[in-house]
Amino acid sequence: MADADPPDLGAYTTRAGAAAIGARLRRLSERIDRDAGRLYAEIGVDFEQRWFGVLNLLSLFGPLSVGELAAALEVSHVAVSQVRQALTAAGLISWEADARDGRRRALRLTDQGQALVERLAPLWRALAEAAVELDQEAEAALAALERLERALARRSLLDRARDRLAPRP
Amino acid sequence: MADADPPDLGAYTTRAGAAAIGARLRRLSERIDRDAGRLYAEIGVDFEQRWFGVLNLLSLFGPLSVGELAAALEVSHVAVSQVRQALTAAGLISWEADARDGRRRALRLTDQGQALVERLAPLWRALAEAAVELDQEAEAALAALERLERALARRSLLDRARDRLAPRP
DNA sequence: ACAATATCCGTAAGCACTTACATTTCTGGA
DNA sequence: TCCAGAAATGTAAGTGCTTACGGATATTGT
Repeated sequence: MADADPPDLGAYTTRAGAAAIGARLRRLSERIDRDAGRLYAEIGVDFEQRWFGVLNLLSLFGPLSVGELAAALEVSHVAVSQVRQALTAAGLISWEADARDGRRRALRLTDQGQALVERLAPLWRALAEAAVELDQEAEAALAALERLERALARRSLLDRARDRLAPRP
Repeated sequence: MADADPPDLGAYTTRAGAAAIGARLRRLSERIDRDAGRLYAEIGVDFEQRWFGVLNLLSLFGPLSVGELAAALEVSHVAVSQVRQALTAAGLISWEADARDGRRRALRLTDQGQALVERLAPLWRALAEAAVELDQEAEAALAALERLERALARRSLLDRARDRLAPRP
């Protein structure tokens, strides 16, 4: 027997879209990360998607400090520090104090790390190509994202909303 | 004195865009949620952005079950359950067992909850308007997001990437 | 009528970040 | 020279989700 017909909630996310955009973005990002994770599991490699940024940068640019990595990835230094811990435990990177500045620690791929990068390269290529395909199918969604980021950088959502509550003199 | 010039990492996020898209989406969503949170704090209301979906739906559609809310918001029932706990503790909703189905619990706005919804309505309107402005400035970024969601629904990133590793016969 | 199964919801634990704060090291001016 | 402050990094705790799993209630087949 049909339930006392529930209200039409289907269109809610779309309708509330503006305010709920944050949640939608998070869901999307989680879905993407999870898919990448499954791909690693399927080919039997012990790797987590959140390691990607650090490992890829180290393989592209050589040894880098925590701060440099954080700046390039646009995350907090703490996030990098945590990834560093995991990567060190996995034996993929080494972690020596910088000779010229005792505060810094240079992260560097180990041989094992280098080997893993090479093993994962085709996967990363496949993911990148799939993302390009997806982007084309979605008619330049990435470019739209960049425009959104730039618009937010010009003026934050907070400032924009605040003005509408108490308009500027 | 300038450091031994660090490699040009500035463009990294853009260049690795495809693979790093998940991380970018998350950052965006966090920024937006944080801004909304600051707005609540500024006007001295004790409210968290993650409560928005549930509270708004209850105010629009009346009492709903955990499952209905989860489906409408497209999150897990656990997420709704956690919000329910917080909202109950804050005295904003009540939470009675459904008479016709002992498994279900109907969430319902209390008077206090109703009052808060009315107090927050202008804020939500301001946020929604700011988001529309942002969207226009970013030339329909939201529509692009929707296209991306639909493209992913048609075929997951996982499937697309997998095919590129071992092409279909 | 009643067991097998499905559904609804809860708790526990994990994840990938964050902010807040502490520690160590460097740097620049009195 | 030495000390106040800045910078790089670390640890702890919090956030808002998730998956994994368990318990209670409803439904379905025989």
